[in-house]
Amino acid sequence: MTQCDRRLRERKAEVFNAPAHPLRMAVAEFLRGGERCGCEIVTHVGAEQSNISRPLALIVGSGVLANRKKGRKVFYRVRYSCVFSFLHGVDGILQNQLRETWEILGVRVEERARRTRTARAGV
Amino acid sequence: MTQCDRRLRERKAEVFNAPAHPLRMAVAEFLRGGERCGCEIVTHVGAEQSNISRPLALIVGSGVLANRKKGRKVFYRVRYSCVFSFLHGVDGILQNQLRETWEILGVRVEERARRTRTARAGV
DNA sequence: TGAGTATATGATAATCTACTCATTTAGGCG
DNA sequence: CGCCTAAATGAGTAGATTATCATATACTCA
Repeated sequence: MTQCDRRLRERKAEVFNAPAHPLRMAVAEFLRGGERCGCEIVTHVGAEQSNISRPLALIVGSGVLANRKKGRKVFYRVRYSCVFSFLHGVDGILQNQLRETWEILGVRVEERARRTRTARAGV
Repeated sequence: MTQCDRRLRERKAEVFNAPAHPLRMAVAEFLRGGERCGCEIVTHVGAEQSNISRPLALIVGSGVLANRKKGRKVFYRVRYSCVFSFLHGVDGILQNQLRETWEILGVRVEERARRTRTARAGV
């Protein structure tokens, strides 16, 4: 175990840590749609501005996010696209687990989806 | 944003969080080799027993690890294989970054690798 | 230049987890 | 049963990050 190996492991842990909080996960999901500025992120995830700015500064430091200043705005984007593949994989696993839970409970998935839609529509 | 969406996001953040610490990352890397018991993990990563047991209990709770008791021992394994693919991707990115840094510094990578090997051999 | 917006940062409290040390629980074996 | 090893857990401390509120900085545009 060299010093270099240790440092590499810390860096890897930082990459995993970047979206390892519901708020930061929401940001990661939002940035799947491409580059976004801070104020768009704040509006979209519905958090306080300083609760976006501070965490994002740390993540930029870890290299997972890049930022680019343009005028008053700072645009953020995900530099490691493999984050999205992992996110996609995890999404699949968790949604399958949810589906199984529903099936055990005897809820038909298609039926649930329909009821969710009607509920959203305020019917 | 339904309650269900929120819960799903928390679960996803938990998955990312599982290896998001140098110690837990070391465990994840070790478990790439397959199922291992607690005492093997403790010996391999060189941590105190309670600093393995407690975090691992949390990660089992998040579903990323499964454990199986056999006699006195508890065997752990990674349930989400996509963790390893992501880990592999991140490894590649970070090692490329290191390589580029070395090249900027004028260090030939093959040469460095050779010197590292001889240093490890105690020459 | 002055108003308004976007972002960063300071101060503080709250929360979470790692870390340490000690103890408990549980299984294997003589 | 008594000893040993594996694992979990309790208590206390320390460190890191979030949450909140307030303020400072920086840029745009009228």
